[in-house]
Amino acid sequence: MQTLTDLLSNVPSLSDISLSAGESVFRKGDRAAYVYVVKRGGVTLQRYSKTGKASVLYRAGPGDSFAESAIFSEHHHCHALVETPSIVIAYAKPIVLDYFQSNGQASFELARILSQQVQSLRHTVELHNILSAPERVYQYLLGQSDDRRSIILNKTFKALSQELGLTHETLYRSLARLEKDGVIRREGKTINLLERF
Amino acid sequence: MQTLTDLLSNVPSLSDISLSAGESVFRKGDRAAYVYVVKRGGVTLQRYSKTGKASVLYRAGPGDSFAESAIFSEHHHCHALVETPSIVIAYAKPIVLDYFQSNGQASFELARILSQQVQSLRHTVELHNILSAPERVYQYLLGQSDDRRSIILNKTFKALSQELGLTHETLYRSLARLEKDGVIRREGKTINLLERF
DNA sequence: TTCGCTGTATGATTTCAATCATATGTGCTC
DNA sequence: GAGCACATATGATTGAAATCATACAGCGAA
Repeated sequence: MQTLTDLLSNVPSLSDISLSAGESVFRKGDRAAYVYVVKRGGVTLQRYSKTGKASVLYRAGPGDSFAESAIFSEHHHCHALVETPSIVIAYAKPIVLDYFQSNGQASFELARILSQQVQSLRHTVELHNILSAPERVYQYLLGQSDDRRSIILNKTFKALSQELGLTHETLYRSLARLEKDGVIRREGKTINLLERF
Repeated sequence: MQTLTDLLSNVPSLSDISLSAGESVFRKGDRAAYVYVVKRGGVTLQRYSKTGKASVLYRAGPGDSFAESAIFSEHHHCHALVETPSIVIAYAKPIVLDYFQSNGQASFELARILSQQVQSLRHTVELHNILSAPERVYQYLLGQSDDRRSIILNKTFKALSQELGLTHETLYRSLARLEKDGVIRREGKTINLLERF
């Protein structure tokens, strides 16, 4: 699958920017000046509600791009926070803009990437509409599982709970519940889906 | 703002397909053969959970396109249901594909449209992460309001409740609550936001 | 006109996730 | 290896949204 990194491989960039955990790449409202790709580590896009609760919109890991919307938008609409010590690559907006406007095939691939993000976000909305926490967790696992009905989590349960829009306590309880009911089996960060009913 | 209709104005289409309420334009899993634009009426994209509850992913009104992802995907990932008697335009996938692949500027504009959808979906996720129903409704209204802090709803409250991921009962109660607390004032489908503290 | 459907609205009850508290495990640094 | 930060984990309590019930208004169709 084509990624933004592939697309931008010939575009000059600010390479290998090192960031430590807790730093912000940009803040909501900042002028959108760069498009980013994560080389190592992890960056989350999030917003904060009035009450100070974080809402995770996207979690970018190695190879993932983020803030593609900077291409079309004057300002950032959310915060980009560094989760773990990370290295990112930044592509200056005017150069990227010029590249896509003069390269139709690249624009088409950009549209493909954005279309996948739309799909993924719709899946997120769908998950969030499941009220029952165990059912929401189960549907998430089902969506992530490979053909062997197995998932190897590459993130902490706390991080997962944020993605699912649950408190970490509720996620732990849900996992315990699913295991007790014989729906899943856990071995550390590996989760197997068992037959259901 | 450029819309898909503008982009596809020179592309041959199946025009003015009449649909009545309750019909489906396509079902989840169907082969993705067309991209659509709503001319009149309304079409919702939704999925159903195990328990039969509908999750509304997108609501397309007059002028809105839907199933743009058909361009990049073999099958549809959700159901498209006709809400009210509607007229839609369908553009055959191979023609659309060919058009975008041979027209860089159009691809760039397609990417822009998809980027806006990503923004909009992120806003939806953010809203759904607000636990308090009155607060969620208020934030929605705030996002929809014009510079006069006024909103004219062009949909039923029941439809809105689905978009917000609330039951209609809770939406009615939330609106009543916000009005009682002097945060909003309603006159039919017009809602005014009053000063807040 | 009446019937039936849907949207709007509110009351009573239940359910379940959030919250608060507490404890253990794990990996890191000094 | 002591100390610390954080993830994992579970118990008790609470609050708010879902659910179930009921009522009425509006509107199109028979």
